Amino acid sequence: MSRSKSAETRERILTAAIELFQTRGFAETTMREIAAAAGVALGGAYYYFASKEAMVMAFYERSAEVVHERVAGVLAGPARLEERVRAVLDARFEYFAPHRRFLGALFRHAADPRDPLSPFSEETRAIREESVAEFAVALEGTRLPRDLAPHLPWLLWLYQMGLILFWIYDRSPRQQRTRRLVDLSLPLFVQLIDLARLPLVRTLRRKLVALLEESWSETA
Amino acid sequence: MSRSKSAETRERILTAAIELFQTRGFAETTMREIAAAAGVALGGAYYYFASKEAMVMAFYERSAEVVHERVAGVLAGPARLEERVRAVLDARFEYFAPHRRFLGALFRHAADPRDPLSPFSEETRAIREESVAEFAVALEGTRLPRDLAPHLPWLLWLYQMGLILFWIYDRSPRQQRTRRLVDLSLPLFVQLIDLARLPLVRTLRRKLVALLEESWSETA
DNA sequence: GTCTATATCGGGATAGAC
DNA sequence: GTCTATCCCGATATAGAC
Repeated sequence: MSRSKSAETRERILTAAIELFQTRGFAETTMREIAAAAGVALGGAYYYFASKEAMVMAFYERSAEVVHERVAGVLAGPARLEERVRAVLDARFEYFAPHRRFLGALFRHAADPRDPLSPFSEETRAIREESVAEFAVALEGTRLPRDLAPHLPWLLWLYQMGLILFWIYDRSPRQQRTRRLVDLSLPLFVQLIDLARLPLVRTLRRKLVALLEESWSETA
Repeated sequence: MSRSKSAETRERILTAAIELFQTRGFAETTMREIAAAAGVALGGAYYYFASKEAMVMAFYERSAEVVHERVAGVLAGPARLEERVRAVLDARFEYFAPHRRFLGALFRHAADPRDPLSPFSEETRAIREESVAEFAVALEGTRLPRDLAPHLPWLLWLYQMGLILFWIYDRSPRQQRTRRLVDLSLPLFVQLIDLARLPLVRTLRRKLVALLEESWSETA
């Protein structure tokens, strides 16, 4: 329980940084401010974090850990697919909620293929794959078309990314619009998965699978 | 035809900037380099462009104009929906092609709701609406479900944004993967529009329309 | 190993002289 | 409209206290 003094300092700096990013914005917060708020010299901040952006990465990594633990707990008991996926989404959004503005800073890098902070980058691969794996667990116990099945965890992850992007934009009180979007889109998504099993749409499904497999090899 | 000296200077600076962004990258190019390449002092560059990013915006605006003219020409004659949409996409990608690396800089801001450079922002509204209108024209002459029809231009625009994002990431030779993605996804998209008219999927379609209408009011 | 203090540099942005 | 001088900040480096 008693962490080393070093870990405590690092923690103090990271907490101060996230706090400042949240209240003043990422670009507006200076390293000097962060250091001052954490009670260390400028060099101290750089001793623990190679750059301002490294702090974003550190937050991203930690959140992945915390959320993953919660998700694992929730998915232990059986439930319908919709509820299982919702549990994953809820856990993530609940943890993200106080840091919504700050997360905008993270998504600023989403589009740069070479940026380590991009959710699609090599550096964030471990986090991404863990998240995809969560959806694979959520899908357990559901009857799925054989050809589509291997792609669904990744599709759900992409769906989650879309929701997070929408949520970052969502300026409605307490992001109610995002909540509503999940309420409407998730049942639709689940219904589509169910519909995809019908022989009627077999050709269409085949095409979708072909598309997914072509556009694959880890996007980046 | 004869532009003012001021407009020429501005043009010279913008051309130099795009050239440098393309060859050396956005972050790596300094304002001092741009100014030097354009033959003006640092302050001169800032006289015409409020920031380095404003240059990206200027490029974005100009490309919208040029592409829009081309699109208007192509859509004058009738053709099947798939070909009409493809014409719009081709025109855009053709103009973007030499600036692929540089456009990454634009998409870096896609996720920040308050960033003027975001494709969803108030500042880019005019460009966005013009682009949505192009797809509305492309849809003319196609039988569509009444309830879904008003949303399709915007959905196609969103589809286009997704493709552009994929294309920016696409490191395959000459972005062949994106080409392949369009080849596979566009017929699928058109087929889904066609399928949406069946009475069988009426309830599902209604739900989708409800979702679109809820998540509306211009996202931002 | 964990920091403080300080100096230095490069680059975005601005003010004001001309 | 254009240039020069200047400011601020992120980042790096270094010397040294403990």
